[in-house]
Amino acid sequence: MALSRTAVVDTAWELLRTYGLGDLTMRRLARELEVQPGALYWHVANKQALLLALAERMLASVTGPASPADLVRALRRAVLAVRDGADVVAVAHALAPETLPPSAELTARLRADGLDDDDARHGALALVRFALGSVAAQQTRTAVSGSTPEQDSADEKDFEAGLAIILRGLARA
Amino acid sequence: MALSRTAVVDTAWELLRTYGLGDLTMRRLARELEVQPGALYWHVANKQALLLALAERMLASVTGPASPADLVRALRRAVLAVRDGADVVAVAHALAPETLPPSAELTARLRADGLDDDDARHGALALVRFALGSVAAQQTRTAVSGSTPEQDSADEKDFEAGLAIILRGLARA
DNA sequence: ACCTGAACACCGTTCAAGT
DNA sequence: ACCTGAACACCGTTCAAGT
Repeated sequence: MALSRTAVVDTAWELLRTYGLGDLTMRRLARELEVQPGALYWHVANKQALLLALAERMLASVTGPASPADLVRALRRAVLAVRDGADVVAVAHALAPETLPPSAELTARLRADGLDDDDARHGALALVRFALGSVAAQQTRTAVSGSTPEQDSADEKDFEAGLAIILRGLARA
Repeated sequence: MALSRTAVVDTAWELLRTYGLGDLTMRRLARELEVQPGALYWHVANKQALLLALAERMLASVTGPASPADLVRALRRAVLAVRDGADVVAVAHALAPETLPPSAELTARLRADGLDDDDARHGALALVRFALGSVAAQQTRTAVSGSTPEQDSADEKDFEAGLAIILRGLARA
């Protein structure tokens, strides 16, 4: 089968999920696809563009008619499910903070709850940054010292508590 | 002058401030110090340990008898002042989320404002994660598209708005 | 149009051997 | 105790040349 952008991104996705960002190298990816490293550059501009495509895939499902709290929880779960997911999304989120899911949808939901434009935008930003920060911390620690069920549920509790604080602050806007 | 841990960390600090994380390599550092790369490993265990030392130096001054809001602002300024500061601190913060400044001090200040232990801890965590997430986003964008005074002040406004939201949520705890 | 072969300019880390 | 020399096993990216 001939190489294609889809094949490149699909295989990169598998590598990321399975082995993490450290093992997602252009050379490793080429080996997996049984082509020379240079061949990849016909299909993706560079590694950064590839990571952006992966971030989009990761966040594509974080949408739907959910409450702000559930949208943020879905974001957390989606990013947490992919090894080093927070690192990958961080790049994409910094490049396009308002267009990347679920920022737009989250802003809309907060508006529907009665917030004005500015509060809704700032609220969405704060929620997304808090969520990504929480996942980043959890994934980095997991990468260093491994994961235990106790630690996982403690992380979830910390996340829920922070989420409640921010939502409470927004409710009084 | 003989090599020493202090000399290694000092020079790494200069490289980080001036050229950013991408140019802070062990080999580049060795070249700057006019030694062979292997010599560094007598003084620091590995690159991760070096980054941890840099994060500690970056955050050492974020302390003092300030309000929670001012502590978080000081955190933001300290990290923003160093190129790729957020990336460096993220590693350290994930490894030691409660011991790294200003988490402990922030928790204490929130307790003094009348919050119970759990709320204070969660509030400090949410504030630090939000602040680091904000700086990470700003620094990544700056690295990609450069910085303008307009964008910088927009970033500061977004940060202040988010800070206010979280503090408001904490005030109603 | 798409890929190979080969190169360029790098990495972090280890370790025997020297002083 | 501290450093050199040299290696090991890698990186991302480019590009002439082939098909």
